[in-house]
Amino acid sequence: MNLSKTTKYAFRILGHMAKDEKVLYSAQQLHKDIDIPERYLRRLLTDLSKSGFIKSIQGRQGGFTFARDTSKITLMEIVDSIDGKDSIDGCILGYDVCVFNYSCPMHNVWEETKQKTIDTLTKTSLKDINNHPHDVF
Amino acid sequence: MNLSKTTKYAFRILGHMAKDEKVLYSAQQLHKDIDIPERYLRRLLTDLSKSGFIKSIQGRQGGFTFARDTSKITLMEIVDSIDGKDSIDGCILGYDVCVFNYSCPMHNVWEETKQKTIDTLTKTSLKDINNHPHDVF
DNA sequence: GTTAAATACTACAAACAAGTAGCATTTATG
DNA sequence: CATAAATGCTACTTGTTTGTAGTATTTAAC
Ligand code: SF4
Ligand code: SF4
Repeated sequence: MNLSKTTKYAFRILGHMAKDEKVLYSAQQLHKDIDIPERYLRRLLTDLSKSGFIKSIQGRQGGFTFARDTSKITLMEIVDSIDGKDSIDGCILGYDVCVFNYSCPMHNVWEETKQKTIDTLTKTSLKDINNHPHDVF
Repeated sequence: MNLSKTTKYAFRILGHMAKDEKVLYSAQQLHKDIDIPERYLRRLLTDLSKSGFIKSIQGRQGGFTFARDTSKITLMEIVDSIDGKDSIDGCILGYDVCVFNYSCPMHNVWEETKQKTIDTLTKTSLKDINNHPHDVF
């Protein structure tokens, strides 16, 4: 159960970009809009590009824009691409491989909550977020 | 949204100890029962002792036993003592201080899931876990 | 073609979390 | 009292994540 700082950065970046889905954003512009260290932001943008969420256009007047429709990009995919699925779905006791056949007391207590989390992350797309009646990000 | 490896270790340790609430456990014994590096385990036990979950008895034949009834120790308290409340309750976008008055699109999407997590951790005590009809840990 | 403004690549540095080691202290046992 | 078996304290080491720097590459504009 772990969302790294980097994943949270990705949420900010993609969430912001999703406000205007078709715009081409430069790293510099994004840095002005969002509070993330510039060089790190740039590296993340390249990573997100490699992960297939956005695509980059090189050269002067270049930048980043979505590679797919924002309604098709779920929060779970973003988490998975950076932290990996196990960061959410892994053993709550921290075991790499379960030795209790996925049914120890702790597992049973936690299972429902974990599923709720996975469901929310899986069902929520970037478009869902920005359909919300707010005008921030 | 973050449970550190150390918190997961604490779940293992206290969950195991809660099986027999009144027993005095030595670090050596716990190390045999649970797969945690011995020296690190010992340090954790001291920390958990300082946090008031267990109490230590020094000297030969010493060890650790619960300082309070296991029904009074919630998972949330354990998480809080190691990672801090914000590891769970903090901003999903990673901001240290919210600039959106706790109501941006992402916040609203995430809120219910976060509350579910907090509720589960807060309502579940060590006793609850071990009342479960399983015999592992 | 040269310049300027953008991304790409790769290595390094700093901060943090996890794990290890040595030695001090406490106390039951004989 | 001496020994043994336990916890307590503090510093060090290792590994991972986060952040920075330098340089190369791409492409629009002039
Ligand atoms: S059953 Fe227990 S040990 Fe196995 S994956 Fe679930 S929580 Fe972890
Ligand atoms: S409103 Fe948005 S920025 Fe503020 S704490 Fe909630 S998620 Fe974070």
